[in-house]
Amino acid sequence: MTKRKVNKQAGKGSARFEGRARLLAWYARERRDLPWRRTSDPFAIWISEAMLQQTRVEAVIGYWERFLARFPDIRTLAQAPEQDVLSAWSGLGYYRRARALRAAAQAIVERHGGEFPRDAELVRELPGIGPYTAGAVLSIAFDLPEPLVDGNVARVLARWFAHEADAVATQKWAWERARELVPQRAGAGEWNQALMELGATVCTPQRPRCETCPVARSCAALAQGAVARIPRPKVRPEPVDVELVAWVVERRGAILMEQRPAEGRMAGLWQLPTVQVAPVRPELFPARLTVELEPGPELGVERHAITRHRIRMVLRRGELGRASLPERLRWVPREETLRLPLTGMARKSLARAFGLGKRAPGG
DNA sequence: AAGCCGGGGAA
DNA sequence: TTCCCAGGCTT
Repeated sequence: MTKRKVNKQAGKGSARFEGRARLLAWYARERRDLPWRRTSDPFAIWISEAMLQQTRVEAVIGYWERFLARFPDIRTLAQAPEQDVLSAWSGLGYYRRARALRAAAQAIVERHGGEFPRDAELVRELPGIGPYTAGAVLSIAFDLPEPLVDGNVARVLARWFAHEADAVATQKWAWERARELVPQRAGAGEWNQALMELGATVCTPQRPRCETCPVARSCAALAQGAVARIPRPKVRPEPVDVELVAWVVERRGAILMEQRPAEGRMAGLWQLPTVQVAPVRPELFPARLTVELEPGPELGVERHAITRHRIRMVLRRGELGRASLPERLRWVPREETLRLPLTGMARKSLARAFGLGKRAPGG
């Protein structure tokens, strides 16, 4: 009777508890063998989390391995020239992450003696580390009882509890839920990763695999037939069509390269000298170069996408007169171009025009 | 609260 | 093609 009562009490939240145990068991069984799951080094885990911001696992793996080979610890990263760090990041996108990573490494050396702090408040004060990344490193590397919410967790929890709301409200709601659910004694890291893993491999945005889901029997959205409409899709900004010309200018085995300004998008990265020809008001690139080029034949057309911009880029050969070069333009020997921090567009263009480095840098 | 930042893999 | 990703920062 007492026993029965206790069970009944537990039964109130039993769907939650039962689901939790099943999820953890499923994760222990099915989790992917990702390289950053083979280490407990907070630095290595931090790097993985920074790279995984808005970036898929498959895109990150190679970058993570090369980055750690090049910058094995916090002090090495803190002392590295910014261009070296950007170069290791070249092609991953969101380059502010790379600059913030280096700045945060320097802050950790200065404020925390080079040791990654174990205090949530101190971690949150580091550049590039927001609520998600702080929770991830603290829970995964140190098993501290910190919650986290990313796109996966928000979706999984919203479906699990059938919380119908727009993306912003869902995210906020999910943080409260995650805070309640995260194990307080031990296993926070496993729990957080289990939630994310479920979202990444089973409880996917489209066509979730509910028939193989370990928490299907306690999923409120599934019971209500509401899985497909939770969470509500985000309204996306209108795409903008942009036309560019990228100049291919050669001289004695060297290629004319342009460095982007230190501020703004893709700051400090290198590209083929590029101008925007449409729309008339330049949104991505300046409308003219700082030197005059004699136009030559067209070499090809490429498509790119940068945030909401859909780009059509014409590669055109050009000739440079005897003009003196401004600071931003530099002759770079062919083989050395790949060591620069190139934009993804530049990487593809060099591959097309010269057959250089079809794959990611340093690989 | 809303806008912005890169690139790519999967459907 | 479209979608959206182990988000964070700025305004």
